[in-house]
Amino acid sequence: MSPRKSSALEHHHPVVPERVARAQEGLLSADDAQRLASVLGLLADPVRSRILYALDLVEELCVGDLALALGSTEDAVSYGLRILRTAGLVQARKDGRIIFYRLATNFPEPLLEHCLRELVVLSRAVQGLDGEEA
Amino acid sequence: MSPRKSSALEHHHPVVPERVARAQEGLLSADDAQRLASVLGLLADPVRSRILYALDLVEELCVGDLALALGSTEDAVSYGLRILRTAGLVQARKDGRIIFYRLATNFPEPLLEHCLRELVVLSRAVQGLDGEEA
DNA sequence: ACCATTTCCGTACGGACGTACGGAAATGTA
DNA sequence: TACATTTCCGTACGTCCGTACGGAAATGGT
Repeated sequence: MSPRKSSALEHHHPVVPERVARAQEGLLSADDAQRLASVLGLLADPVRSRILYALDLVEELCVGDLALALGSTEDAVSYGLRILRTAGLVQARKDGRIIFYRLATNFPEPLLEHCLRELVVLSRAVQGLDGEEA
Repeated sequence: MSPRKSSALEHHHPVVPERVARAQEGLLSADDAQRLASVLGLLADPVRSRILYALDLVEELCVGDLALALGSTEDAVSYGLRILRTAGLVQARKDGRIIFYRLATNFPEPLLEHCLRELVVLSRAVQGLDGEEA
């Protein structure tokens, strides 16, 4: 027997090498993908997205008022703000014992425009997609 | 302890009532925020975003080739595909023992265009934002 | 028929995430 | 000075997520 490896039945490695090569060329690098995941992960939380959305509507809000508007606890809002602040998406202004938060001056507009406003509508449609899959 | 404080110094509830009201009006509903978080959560994973990116480059790929192109294990890719398939973002075509995956025919273009292509560049800038916070 | 290949599924494990609780720091008021 | 308020921080806990491992199902070749 000569177990030739040249036939179509051997290891599976590249079934369609041309496509694999093409995918590899224009592919998202592991680094970019990780960075993108970090950014999207920031927005993939109801509390945080609502905070950003609220701060886009009004200039600035303190933790207590934000919690009141969102109907969340102050702890949850405080934690969400810490994450967003650490990421540099919001900035704080201290006035007495109250700390007002607002979107960072260099807050990326596309992040709000595309990921928050547009995708809210989109997310409703996406939910219906799996229904026709089955 | 002593909830008996009817003076203006009791709870501060709305520090700036006008802003709270305005935020509440245009706010993201808890339902929309949860739905948005689900969609963004789908993309907030290096394996999944790279899968979608790859499937956007080439028509279709099987699990093995996808794992080869991404440099990941087949298990990780298979799991990622399951999540995306369950969400209805990709669809499968079975050819013999090989299953080819591709983007769903009604895959939302904005999702790729804005969230994947544009935000990859954006995510690099966002990382630099916290640098000036300190 | 037998075996190899491809993929999926169930399970278990490690880790990250979000929340609640208690206390501390900073600040304004009587 | 003493007290109340606002917010942050450290901690502990429960939960969800992604991965690795083993086995099973479907399929094709010899």
